[in-house]
Amino acid sequence: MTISLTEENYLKAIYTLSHLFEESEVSTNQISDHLKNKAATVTDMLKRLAEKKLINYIPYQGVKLTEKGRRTAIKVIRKHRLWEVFLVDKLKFKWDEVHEIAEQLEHINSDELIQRLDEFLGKPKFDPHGDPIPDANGQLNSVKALPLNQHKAKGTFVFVGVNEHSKAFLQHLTSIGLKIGDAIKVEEINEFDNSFKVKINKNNSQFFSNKVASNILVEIKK
Amino acid sequence: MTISLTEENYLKAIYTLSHLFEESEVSTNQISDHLKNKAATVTDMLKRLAEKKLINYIPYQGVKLTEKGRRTAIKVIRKHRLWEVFLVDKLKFKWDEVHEIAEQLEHINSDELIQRLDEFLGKPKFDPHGDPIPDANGQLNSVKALPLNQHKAKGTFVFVGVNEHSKAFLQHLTSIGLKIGDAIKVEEINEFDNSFKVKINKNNSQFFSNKVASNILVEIKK
DNA sequence: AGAATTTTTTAGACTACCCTAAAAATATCT
DNA sequence: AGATATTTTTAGGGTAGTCTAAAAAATTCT
Repeated sequence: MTISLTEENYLKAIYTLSHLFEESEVSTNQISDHLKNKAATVTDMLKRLAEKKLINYIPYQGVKLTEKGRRTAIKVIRKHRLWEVFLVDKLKFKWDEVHEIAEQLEHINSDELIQRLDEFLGKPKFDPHGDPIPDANGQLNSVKALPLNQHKAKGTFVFVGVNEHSKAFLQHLTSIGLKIGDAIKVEEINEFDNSFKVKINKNNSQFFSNKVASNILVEIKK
Repeated sequence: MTISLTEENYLKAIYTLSHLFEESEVSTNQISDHLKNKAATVTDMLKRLAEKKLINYIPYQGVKLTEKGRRTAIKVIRKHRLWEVFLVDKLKFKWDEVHEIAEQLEHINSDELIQRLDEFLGKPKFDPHGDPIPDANGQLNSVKALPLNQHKAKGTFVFVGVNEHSKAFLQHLTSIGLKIGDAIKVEEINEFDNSFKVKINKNNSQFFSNKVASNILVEIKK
């Protein structure tokens, strides 16, 4: 049984949405918004995916990936993230330029290729945005870090990833001089708007809005 | 105007066939055989390609690429051959393992990607089978070498490429120990069956059938 | 040249994936 | 609980790309 490019995109969307909202059931409208297809189109596809045992679908009740569907989705995500590493590390693309190309490359079908690419890249654990790369067995061994605004305390952190992948946001981070691996020292948290006064790598202090802080993933600096 | 993956494959087929037979007009049946589609399907597609000004099509008279069609075909071929270099040089695939994967990768759409890949690979002029790689302007600066059987004289040659890309043929060459760059010394040409008695890199003598000799591209060793 | 064969096109049909409009089911509000 | 609003599905239709069968055009054979 072959899984088409379009089907792969639906499975990936369902996987992403179910993790985004920490709910196992994903609704037709959520998928429709995410993929920018009409709800009727999504219903059509859900029936086909259910037919192929890639999802469990109960009309009007939303969908859930089966184990087979989950494995397929994870594999696509693994490929996407490995290709992103290739584009940034080897071809020297900027981290805000790689998404669209990786969206195409993620559908290339060859297990041998992915295995060799993984080795060529040095079996990376994270992609250029700090997202963990599933291993060949579909296991996510590394856990995603917490956003800065959930650490409700001063202290020094390391910037390890982002929650938001839009070009606009990534370019904003670049323009304020923030790169993966930088130290972020939280000097103050403003009560009224939850903005953060921070220092990046001992430079001058600046402010992060709560929106920015919620999309920056950090670990506590050791 | 976007050109679909399927359309790209038709354009590539037309380009390849017109060069294969040194004829500018390619017939419906030739395309149908090459792509393993039915002739009726091909006719359908030819109408669509003509509509898009990618080919000149006169019913019952065969087709010819327009300049636009030629540029598109060459670009796909450039991508295919660059990806083959990547697979062999960087990911250490064998030359008989890369065709199917490159058939997928050739449709990835990003000029920036191809330019950077070209640089990353050191702007190669030939792919792993000795086929010349068109430059970014669609020019083929290197000319394809001649097959061994067209040099009707003894002497020493360098093996620079193949005419036939099937796994079976490539594996045959590997099994007899022939690699790109090897020296081939022609000791005898048998009149009755046009087979060749040769030495590869000063090893023991062996025979090439005319079929093998016609698919091995060589240059005269200086 | 006329008949037979081959090649190509037309006609009609199918699947995958998308759409709009309307109907049905579910959720929300008073 | 009943009305209203929202979500989801059904019904019907469109395009790209494939097919088979039959018709038309071109080529080959005698």
